[in-house]
Order: sequence, then structure tokens, then C-alpha cells
Amino acid sequence: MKTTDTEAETGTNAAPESRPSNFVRDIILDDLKTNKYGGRVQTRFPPEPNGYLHIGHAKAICLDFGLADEFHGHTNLRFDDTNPEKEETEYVDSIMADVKWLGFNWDGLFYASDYFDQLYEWALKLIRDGKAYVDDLSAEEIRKYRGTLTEPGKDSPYRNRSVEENLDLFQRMKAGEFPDGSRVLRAKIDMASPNLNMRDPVMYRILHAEHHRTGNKWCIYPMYDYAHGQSDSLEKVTHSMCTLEFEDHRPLYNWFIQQLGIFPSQQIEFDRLNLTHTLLSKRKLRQFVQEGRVRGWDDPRMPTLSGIRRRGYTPEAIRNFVASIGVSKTTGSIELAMLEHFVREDLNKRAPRVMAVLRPLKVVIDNYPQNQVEEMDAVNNPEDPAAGSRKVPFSRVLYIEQDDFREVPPPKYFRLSPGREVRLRYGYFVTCTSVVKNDKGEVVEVHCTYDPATRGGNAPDNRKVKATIHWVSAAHAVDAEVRIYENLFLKADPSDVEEGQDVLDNLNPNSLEVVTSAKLEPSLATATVGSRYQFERLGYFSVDPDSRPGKPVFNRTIALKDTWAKVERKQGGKS
RNA sequence: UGGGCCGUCGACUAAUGGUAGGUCAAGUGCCUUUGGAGCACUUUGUCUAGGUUCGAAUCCUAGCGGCCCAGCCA
Repeated sequence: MKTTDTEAETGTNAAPESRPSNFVRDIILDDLKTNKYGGRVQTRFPPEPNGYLHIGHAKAICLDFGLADEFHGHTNLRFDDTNPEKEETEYVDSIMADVKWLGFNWDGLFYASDYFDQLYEWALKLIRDGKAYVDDLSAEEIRKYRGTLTEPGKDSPYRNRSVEENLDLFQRMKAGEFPDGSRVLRAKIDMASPNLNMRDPVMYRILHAEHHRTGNKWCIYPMYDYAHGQSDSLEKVTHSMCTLEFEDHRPLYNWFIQQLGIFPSQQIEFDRLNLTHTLLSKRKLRQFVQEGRVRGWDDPRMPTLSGIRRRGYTPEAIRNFVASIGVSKTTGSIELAMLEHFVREDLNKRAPRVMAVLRPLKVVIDNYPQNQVEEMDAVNNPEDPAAGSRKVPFSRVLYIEQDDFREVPPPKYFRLSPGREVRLRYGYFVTCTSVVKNDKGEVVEVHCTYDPATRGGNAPDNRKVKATIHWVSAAHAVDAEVRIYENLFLKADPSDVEEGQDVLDNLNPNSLEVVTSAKLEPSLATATVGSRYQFERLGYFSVDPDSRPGKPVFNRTIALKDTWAKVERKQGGKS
């Protein structure tokens, strides 16, 4: 297993000693010390191909691959494809693409369905050993016989069939002699166990369904509990990490391995990722897609890896985020702000700066020569001198952001207003002299004068201005569509719903805002799909695949921190 | 109300019987040709009650609180 080194990774591989410890690493360290597995570390990432991967899976991926990597071990990608009714090749493909994008390469590529023959042989063995039996009870009867949380279950009347009869029936189940749901194969364990998973769990069910890989070869399919541990064992997995809800399954995981006398993989459970303002449920996400609440699995508002990739998040940011949140067994919820911090941190280092105006307000510099155009020098990235500089055209008519002008400036507002001088970034100092309004009284044009001595943005007399604002030359501007996203959920906990409502009622109706007439500096005319920029003073933006020649489409990845917005909020909102 | 797991700043997480620390968030100041970034500083924490111990966030007991389990899903 190796991580794929992407851009600007030099020196960011933190020294192992500075890595915060966690209980999973401690277990591995201990196993290494006691030579439990001959010094070997083998993990696996085992998604079911029934949907797209989301940020929660990123935690598992980073853990599975990262821990193995740390101890020079190996990691397999294994598709847990034991339920043909839910699984599709489309999902297999997207999962592989997402894992690679995150920066990981698997050693072995496996499918639980690779093991169907072996699993079947092992089932025959368990039957012969008197550890499994065919049950004719219906699903509902099985539920009734199972008992409850507080009452023990009852043995099925079919529990004590002879080995011969069980063998015959199970082989005929496989041969397709019985309809779906008519019989199951169950492990014979303990109907009175306080752990419901041990009350004779179902091993095989009859499903006359086409499997995305094995086609119609099988009409009986193993259950998760019967397939997972043995799959781990077959791959000689040493540390099988999964989420907390499988804790109660561990005794069963161990039981099958023990009865079969096969390689003893060990299951270790950790807390799944929960993020505020975010829903991480494949089922719900699928519903959003199917009901058209979002544009697809890769809608930039989705917490899927394909969604956040399209939005402009980087794999490095996600890996840093996951590393920072740690691993434990406490059930909690991480603030979205934490994720956003790592996205900004990474983008700040790598994203070239450009000037773009989202909501244009026309500015005319009255004393600037009518047809003059100057090429101003602009730094591409103040965080990265190697990024160099570019030329940006300056002329008499410009666009600035509507927010950067106020006819009546509120307290602490430093930007342009009548009589005030500000700096046009990389341009000149300009002073507002007058405004033009439409019949509704709205300012539609601002007139200024400039000081020719301040070319580039510095005054020879050292006078200061309190604000620097960005601009785009009207004659040179590239028109663009910009999509601005808000959280899909305004509530920190999306599943906190009123009586009789569901999460869909919590969906933020304003999660997408499309700005159709943004003005970009001309260097952006050739921006390639997927490339990321900082629009100065606004945020980070990336080029969407919907872009067409001459009409780029940008997604706002995330806004810059906005101290003014905070000040304004404190003052009681916009005036 | 049976079983399992878990309780450390607002959030996440470290301290492995010996100085309660880090990151995010929040706040203050400095700096600034991005009200960005950066730098410095600050606030707030061991669920409760007993016990063991020279010493407890850590071990024990009880209580309280949270999460998970009654699919022929994973």
C-alpha cells in the first residue's frame, strides 16, 4: 500500500512521533510487540457497492490504509457484495475512483462474491458438524421465535433435523428447488443468548436474483455475518476495523472463525464520523438523488466524495481533516467548521489568486484616459513566491463588487463611499466623486477619480487607505456563471425533526444560488475543469464540468473567512 | 426493562497511576496592497458520589447520562 503523492506534498508527512496516539494503533503496536501475527499488518476497506462513498467512508479509508501504511503492511479493497438486490457495477466503479482520488492504492482487489464457493463448502462443514440447520420457519415466525431484548428466544421446531436432512435440504436450496423466503440456513448457537446476534443467526437466504458479478450462478446468498469474518480470514486480515454498531457482532464473527478453525482475524470497532449540518446515510443520500432534491450523487452540496471533489475540496484537505479528528469509541459529532478549516488551509497554500466580481457595479474613472489600457502586475499567490505573477488589464470602466460600495457607509465600513479613497488592488487609489441612480433610486454607476501617482497601489507620499478592493476591467471581462452553495441543512443535527416530519423537511431550500453574470479577469478564460482558484476577498472556487468554451461555470468551494460580515452581524445586520 | 459500548474545555482528541496538553470554534491585540493569510495572547474541561493509593482523568463500586442491538440489510 502506498499513498499517491499529489501536488505540494513535500514535507507534509508529519513525523510519526507527532501523530496523536489512538487506541487502534495501540492495539497494533501491542500485537507487533507480542508477535501475534508474525509482524504482519493486513487491513481491508470493505464497502458494499450499493451507493457512493461519502466523507464518513473517508475516515475508514484513511484509517484502513493509513494504519497499514504506517507499519509497512497491506490493504485490500474488498467489495462486500452479498446482497444482489442492492448492488450495482456503477457503484463498484465509483468507489474505486473515489478511493484512488483520496490518494490510496489497494494491494488486493477482492469481492465477497469471490468466496461464494468456499463459503458454501464451509456451510456444508458446519452442517456436518451439527452446527447449522435448515429452517422452514417464515421470516415472521423466525422473528417471533427470536424473543425480545428482555426475553429469551425459543428453539425452532426444525432445529434438530438430522445432518442428512439438512445436507439434502441445503443442497436443494442451492439447486433452486425452493422459492425465495421459504427456507434459510441458520447457525445453531443459543436461542437464549442475551446477544440477539447469537440466537441462531441466519447464514443463507434464498434470493433468485441476478448478481452483478456472479450472474445467475447462485440463488442462495450468504448474510453479512456469515461472509465478513471468513472473507477477512481468507485474506489473512490481521486488523479488521469497522464501526461501533458491529460491536455486538464480534462474538459471532469470532464464532464462525473458531468453528471453522481458520485464520483468526480480529475485529476492532471505532466511532463512525458524524458531521454537523450533514447527513451521512447512504439511504437518505440515495433518496435525495432519486427524488431530484440534488442534481446527482456528485452534486457539490452532497457529502459524497464525488460531490465534494466537484465542489473543489482537495484529497489532502480531507486526509488532514481525518488525521486531526482522531479515532475513538465515543459517539460524537464533529463541527463542520473543523472540516472547512482544513479545506481553507490547503487551498490557501495552493490556489492561485485571481480577481472576479460576482455582483458587478460599474465604476467609471472620469480622469482616466478614454482608450488607455494598462497591464498591471498581480501576484499569483502570496503564500507561494514560486507561483509568480501575471498581467491584469486596467482601463477607464471597471466593475467592482456591489458590496464594496455604500452610499451611506455604516460604522466601521472601510470600503468605497462618496468622498472616500480606497485602493484598487494592483491598480490605483481612487476616490468616489458621484453616483448615478436608476428610477428606483438604486446606485447603478459610481464615478471616481484616480491618483496617477499611486500606480500599482502605493502612494509616494505614504498616505494610507483603509480598504483594498478587487475589480475587473469591463472591456476585458469574461462572463461566467457562479454557483454558490450553502449547507443542505441549516440545523446542526439534520435528523432533529418536528413531530410527523422527516429529514427532507429540514432541507435548506436556499442551498444553491446561481449567479449568472459574474465578471472574471481575462486570465480565467482558459481555466480547465477541476482547477481551483481563490477569487480574492471572496473565497475559493473551482471550475465545474458544466463549463463551455467562452462560458465557464464555477463552484464556490468555500468562502473566505469574513470578519466584516461578523462585525456587521454584531451591529444588527445590514442597514 | 436484557446485553454491549462510551462519558476530559462549546466541538474533536491526548495524557497508558505522577505538570490536564493539542486542533477547531470563540475573543483580544499586532501586522497586512485580500476585513484573507500570518503572529502573539486569552477564556472555558476530567459526569456525580464513595473507595483503593504517598498520588486517580486513569484502578474498583454504585449512581446518572448518551449511543447501539429484536432484517431472510450491511
